[in-house]
Amino acid sequence: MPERPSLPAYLQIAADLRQRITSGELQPRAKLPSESALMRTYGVSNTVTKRAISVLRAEGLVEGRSGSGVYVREIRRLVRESHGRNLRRPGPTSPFARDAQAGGQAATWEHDTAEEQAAEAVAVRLAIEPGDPVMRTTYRYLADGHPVQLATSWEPLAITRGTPVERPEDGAAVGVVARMDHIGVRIDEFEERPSWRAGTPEEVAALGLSPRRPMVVVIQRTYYAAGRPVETADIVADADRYELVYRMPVD
Amino acid sequence: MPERPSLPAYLQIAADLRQRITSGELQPRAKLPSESALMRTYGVSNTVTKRAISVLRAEGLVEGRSGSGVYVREIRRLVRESHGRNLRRPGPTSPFARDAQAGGQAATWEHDTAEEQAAEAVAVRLAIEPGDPVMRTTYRYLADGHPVQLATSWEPLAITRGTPVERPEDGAAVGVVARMDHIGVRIDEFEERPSWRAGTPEEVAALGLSPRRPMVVVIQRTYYAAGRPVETADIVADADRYELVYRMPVD
DNA sequence: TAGTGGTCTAGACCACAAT
DNA sequence: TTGTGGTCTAGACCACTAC
Repeated sequence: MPERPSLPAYLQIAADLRQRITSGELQPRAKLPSESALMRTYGVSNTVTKRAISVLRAEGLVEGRSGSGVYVREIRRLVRESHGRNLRRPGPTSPFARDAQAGGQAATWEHDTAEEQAAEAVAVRLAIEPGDPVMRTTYRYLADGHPVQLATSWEPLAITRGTPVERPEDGAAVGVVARMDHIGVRIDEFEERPSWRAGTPEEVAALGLSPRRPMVVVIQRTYYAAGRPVETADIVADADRYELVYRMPVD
Repeated sequence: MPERPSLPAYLQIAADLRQRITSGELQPRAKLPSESALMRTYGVSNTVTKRAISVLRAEGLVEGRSGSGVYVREIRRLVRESHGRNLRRPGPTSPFARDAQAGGQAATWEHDTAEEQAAEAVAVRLAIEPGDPVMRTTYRYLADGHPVQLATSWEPLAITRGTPVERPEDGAAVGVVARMDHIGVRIDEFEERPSWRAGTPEEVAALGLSPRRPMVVVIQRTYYAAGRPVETADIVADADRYELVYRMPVD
């Protein structure tokens, strides 16, 4: 290892390998040099090469197979498309069902609904007061029987109390837009805030994430009717399996 | 450390600490237990506690301050809003200038334009053939003189060749939508694909990222006119500094 | 000066893959 | 059986912080 007081050796080695991967020199499924080869190349101890590899592993660029080697990972495949079309009428109206159908998979889900008082963060998103009554529904979405997405949604009971759509999954209409249409609340806009973080142990278990790299994408979605929030949800999915696509009109 | 053959000790410790952070028990700016405390608590060697901390550091949950301790990190602040409104007329028309203005910062940028032949990936996004001529422009955006965003855009010269807007930054109109309007190409839709990855050394240098955690958000944006792609761009920004917001109409 | 985190060495043991 | 990655020990040195 040449003297590089600026950056520690393990990060330097990680950067070298990262560059060779992103430049295409090391294609997906290609095998990285073995630890002992890296030790010789860079003149460092085994621990340093192991740590360099672990950096790339944490970034999701490579995966190690014990006894075989370290390999460049494949890219993700499922696509989650967000736009405002086709939400009102024909076919599957929930965004999840739409995506699953597009991917040729059978979409099913489990749910659990209960009334509760709005927490601070939820109240801000719904523009209500903390403690105001909301209907919370948690979802577990399955594609071909395999869990791929979790969601928690909150709706102000000030809007739905006493209506046929008070409990999201009991009424005739499916999907937030159609349900709100049913009680005369016309949703005209929605917002999504995607972000990335490490998954909780519960999410790891529920989504079958690798405990080695439990990264999830979290989407905070809010539906609006005439500027007033009528539903907000946290949608959680395996970050390695999902690509996000947003498609919007201009003007 | 109790016997847990299921998960290695360092990941178990990392999961414990992660849970205490996400649950709110350890608030932002709170100090984590010291390494020696963790060694006693879990009955492991120093190396294991160090590795557990390094996992949380890679996830961006904590930051170490040498000689002081490890602290829960603050959350991000800048917001990047995407929607199709206000792109056509008044005020700053580039999304970046709009965001900077919203944040009360002075927006400036540098650019460099050159003709080139479309690479495979760019050709797919622009629905042209590889090798077809495109105009490539690279941007470096500064907020209050500090670099915060990089971008590379490609436009098919089949559309702009010989027009006053052939070179993006030379004409009178600013912004893709206004420029295309100027030559009678009416952009009616755009698409964004956000994803996250480790930054390259060039990006680390250009954006002033921490070499310890060089995560960037990459947005592949494409503008369409009547279904035909007319511009595509890769926008790169510090993942820790940016929140993404998408706002879309329904129907 | 004592404590802290960040990096590194030089080993060890295990499970697993390829042969 | 040999090589590989994954985990872990028991130290060491340095730069830095807090006192």
